[in-house]
Amino acid sequence: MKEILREIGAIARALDSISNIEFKELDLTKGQYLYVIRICEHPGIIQEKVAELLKVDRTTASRAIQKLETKGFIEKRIEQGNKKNKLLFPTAKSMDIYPFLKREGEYSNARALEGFSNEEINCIHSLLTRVLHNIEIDWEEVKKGHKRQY
Amino acid sequence: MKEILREIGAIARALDSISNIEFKELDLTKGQYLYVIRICEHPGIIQEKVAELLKVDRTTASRAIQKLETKGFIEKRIEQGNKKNKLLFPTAKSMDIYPFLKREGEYSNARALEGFSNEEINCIHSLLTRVLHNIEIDWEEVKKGHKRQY
DNA sequence: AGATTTTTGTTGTAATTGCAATAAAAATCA
DNA sequence: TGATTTTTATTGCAATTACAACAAAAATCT
Repeated sequence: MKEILREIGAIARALDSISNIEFKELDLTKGQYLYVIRICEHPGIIQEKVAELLKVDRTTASRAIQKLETKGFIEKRIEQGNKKNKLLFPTAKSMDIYPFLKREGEYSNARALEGFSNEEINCIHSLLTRVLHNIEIDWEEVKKGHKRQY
Repeated sequence: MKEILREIGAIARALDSISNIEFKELDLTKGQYLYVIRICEHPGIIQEKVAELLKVDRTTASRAIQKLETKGFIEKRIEQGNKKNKLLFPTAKSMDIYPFLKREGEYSNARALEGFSNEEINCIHSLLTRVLHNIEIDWEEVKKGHKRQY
């Protein structure tokens, strides 16, 4: 069967590396842009869900969001009638840089898809969505300690 | 334009996370499996090329390979007539685990592509190869300090 | 209601990751 | 050939990343 994992890994690392370099001028360190974007787009989301969206460890998200709060990018609020969940909201500081983050992402996306027809773009999008769905299952299982047989 | 970066990022993190968990029993820590696989498949490759293949920073590759040498997975040799390049070779220890690493990768690949027709597999493979090629250019430019306009 | 399980969150520890800065060998140029 | 540039590799920081282990609130079960 044809291999797609290596390509995906290399593409992801390259794009992440580019973004990290480009967002350093915003005082965002490695990986932090991911959280800012998600929280801007899902105000009131909880940490657990952010980790799930991004496919990062819960403790990684915890520490990243802690830093973002300290730096004034994010605000944690406690919901009425629920003392466990901490709702995450972007501050003005985040909302100010959000358009820039968005534009960079769109530019990278356009660069990645350069030379693609509309049909091809729709195709790769839908295939990747299916891959993500397929792999989500194993990720959650393995994280929980389940052993895969191969 | 449809977005594919987030899917790629999430898929890559999920798969990497799975592999890291599954390879801990081989005494491989985070990310090390990538280097072992590449060096097994390209005996005599130099560090710089490994970093380029994987799209990681040169210094990251340097330290990862150092650790792998200390742990006995990799051997560095100096080429006759060239005192700069350090050629990388897998040791027996690496070659022994290589089939397992390969099998895990193939299994993840099969899981990721579950429900895909042969035609779809060929399609996503070829599209991803083109994306990687597109993005390679920007990665190298940005790493060198070039600023992208967007 | 009370016991159990699940969800959400944090810290301890140990490791990778990567930008700067540095060095030395090799390749290119004039 | 000698000077300059490029390639390859390393170390000093400073930061993220994530497995364990823990805690507490919420949800579920009986």
